[in-house]
Amino acid sequence: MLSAVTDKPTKKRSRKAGHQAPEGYDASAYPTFSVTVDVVIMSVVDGQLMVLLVQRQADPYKDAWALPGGFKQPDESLDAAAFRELREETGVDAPKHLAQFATYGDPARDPRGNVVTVVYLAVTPEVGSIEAGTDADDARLWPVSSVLDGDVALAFDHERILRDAVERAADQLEGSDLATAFVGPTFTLSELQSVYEAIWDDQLDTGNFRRSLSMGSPDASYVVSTGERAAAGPKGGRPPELFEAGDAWIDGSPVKRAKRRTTKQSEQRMNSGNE
Amino acid sequence: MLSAVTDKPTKKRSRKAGHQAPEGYDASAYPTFSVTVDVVIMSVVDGQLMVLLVQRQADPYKDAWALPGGFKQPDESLDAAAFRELREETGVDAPKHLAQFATYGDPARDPRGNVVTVVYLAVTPEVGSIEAGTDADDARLWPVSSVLDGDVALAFDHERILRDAVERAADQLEGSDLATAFVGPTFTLSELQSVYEAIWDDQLDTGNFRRSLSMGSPDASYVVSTGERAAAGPKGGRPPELFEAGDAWIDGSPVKRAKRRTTKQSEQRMNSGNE
DNA sequence: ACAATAGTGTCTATTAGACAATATGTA
DNA sequence: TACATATTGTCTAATAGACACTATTGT
Repeated sequence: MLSAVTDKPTKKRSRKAGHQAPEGYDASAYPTFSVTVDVVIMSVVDGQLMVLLVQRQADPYKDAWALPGGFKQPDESLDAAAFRELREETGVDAPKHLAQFATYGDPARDPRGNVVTVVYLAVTPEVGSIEAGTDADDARLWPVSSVLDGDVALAFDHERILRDAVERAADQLEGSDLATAFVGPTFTLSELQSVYEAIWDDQLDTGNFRRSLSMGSPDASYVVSTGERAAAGPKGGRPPELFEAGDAWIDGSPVKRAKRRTTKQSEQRMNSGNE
Repeated sequence: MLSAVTDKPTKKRSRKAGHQAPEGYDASAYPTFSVTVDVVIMSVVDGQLMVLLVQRQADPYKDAWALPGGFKQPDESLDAAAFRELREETGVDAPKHLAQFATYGDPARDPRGNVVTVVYLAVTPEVGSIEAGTDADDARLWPVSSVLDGDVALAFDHERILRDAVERAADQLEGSDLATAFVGPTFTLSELQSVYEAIWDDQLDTGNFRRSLSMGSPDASYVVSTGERAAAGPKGGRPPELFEAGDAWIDGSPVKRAKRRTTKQSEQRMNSGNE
C-alpha cells in the first residue's frame, strides 16, 4: 500500500496535539511501544578503554550490569532524554561528546516486549566525577575488553549494543575530533596517542603520530602548545608539554587507522544489522 | 535516580510477553509512542542524485511529499519493517544497500504527537523498477538538490531528515563500498565516477580517479574488468569497458573526498542534533 | 575531419612508515 | 649513572593533484 507515510492508518483520529495515546484505538493496527534511551559512556583510563555500567535492581536481569538509560518522556526530545538519564543515573552532567548512534527494536530484546531503545554514545575525559552519581547505588567503570570477553553479565542486548558502539567509536575516531573528547582541556600528546591506541587496539609510531598532529594549516592547527608542562611520571622521564585542541579537527582526525588486513570480514553492507 | 535501566518504573507490571500495551497504566510515568520506519532511498540518474518520495493522501500534510515509511509492527524487527515498507510503498524489493542511520523523536515533529521514527538509508541502482510500486498511487524520483532548495514541500521534518541522510551518505561514500550500491552488477568507470561527483557535488579528475580504483592489492582489487564493453553514447565516443566490483572495498573506498575548506562550519560535536 | 567520450602516462607535491638520535626528567 | 619518557629528525615508499596525451567511436 503506497499511501500515507509516517502516518497513522487512515482512520478517523480524533485527537489533538496531545501527547498521550488516543483513547479508543485498535491496538493491532495502531501499535505503541515504550521508548527508552540508553547511553554508552566511554573513557580511557591508563591506556584502557572503559565503559560505565550500572547494576540493575529490578527483576528482569536483576543484579546484571546494564547501560545507564531510561524512558523517554513525551515532552522531551531524544537528545534531552539522553542528557537527563546520563545526569540522573551517573552524575555526569557535561560529557565532552554525546550523540545518537543507533536504535534497537527487536521484538525479543526485552522479555517484557515492545521496548524500542535509542542508544547514545557519550565520551568524557574525567573519571573522578563519574562515580559521583546523584544517589549512586552501584555504578562503575569496566574495561571494555573484559566486558566483551564475557567477564561481566550484561542485561538485555546491551553486550551487542556495546560491541556496536565501540566499533562506531573506532570509526569516528578517524573521521572526526572524537579523540579530543577523551582528554581534558589540556593534554599531553602521549595521552592523546593512548586514546587512539586504546580504541583501535593498536600501537602507533610516536614520531609519526606527532608529525600528523603538527600538520594542520598555519591558521588552523590540531594542537596548540600552552607552554606549560605536566609533571614527570613516577618513574621519571622528561616532563611532557601540555597542549590544547586547535581548530583543524573540522576536517577529521589527521591520524589514520592502519589497514586491518586481518580476517576478511564478510559483506557488511546490507543491514549493518542494528536489529 | 540511579537504578533500573531500560526498565519500566518499578511498579507491579502484571503482563506477560504480550506485545500490546498494558491495560491499566499510568501514561505519565509509563509513556508509549508510535514507532514508524521511514526510508530515504537514493539513486543516481544521469549524474544527478535522486530521492524517491511518495505523495500523502491523508490529512496532516495532505498532498505534501514524504519519505516512504510506515508503522513498525510489534512482531517485526526495525530492519524487517524497513524492508517491508520499502517493498509495499515503492515496489523496491532488493535495494543494494539498506541500513539504519538515525532516529527522530522530537515531541513536535508530528502534529499528532508521540511519533518516534527510525530512518533508514537505502540505495538502488535501478530506476525502472522503482516507480513500479505494488499499487503505486504517486511515487516518483526527485532531484535531491531541488528538494533541498525548497522546490518541493515535504511533510513533517522530512526535509531535515533528507538533509541529514545526504550528509551521511556523503560520509559513508568515503569509508565504505557504498558507491558500488549505486551502480548495477557491471558498470563503467565513468558511471562510478558520476556517483561520487553527484553525491559530493564536486568534480573529480578522471585520470586520478581511475588510478585510485586500480590500486587494490594484487588479490583483492576494487574493480575487475569483465572484458565486455558497453555501447558508445549517442554522441559518439569510445565504448567504455564494463567492470564489476572487487573485494578490496572492505577497507573502504580508495577515492577520497577533497578537503572542503568552505564555510568553517561551527562545532559539530555535541549533539549532532538528531533531535 | 571533427566532436565526444574513454583511457594512459608523467611530473611533482604531499603524506605515511620505519627507525635513529637527542632531550630532560627520576631513582 | 642507569633508566624512563618526551621530542626531533631523516630516509624512503606510497599516494594525491594537475595536466598532457593517446584511443575509439558517432556524425
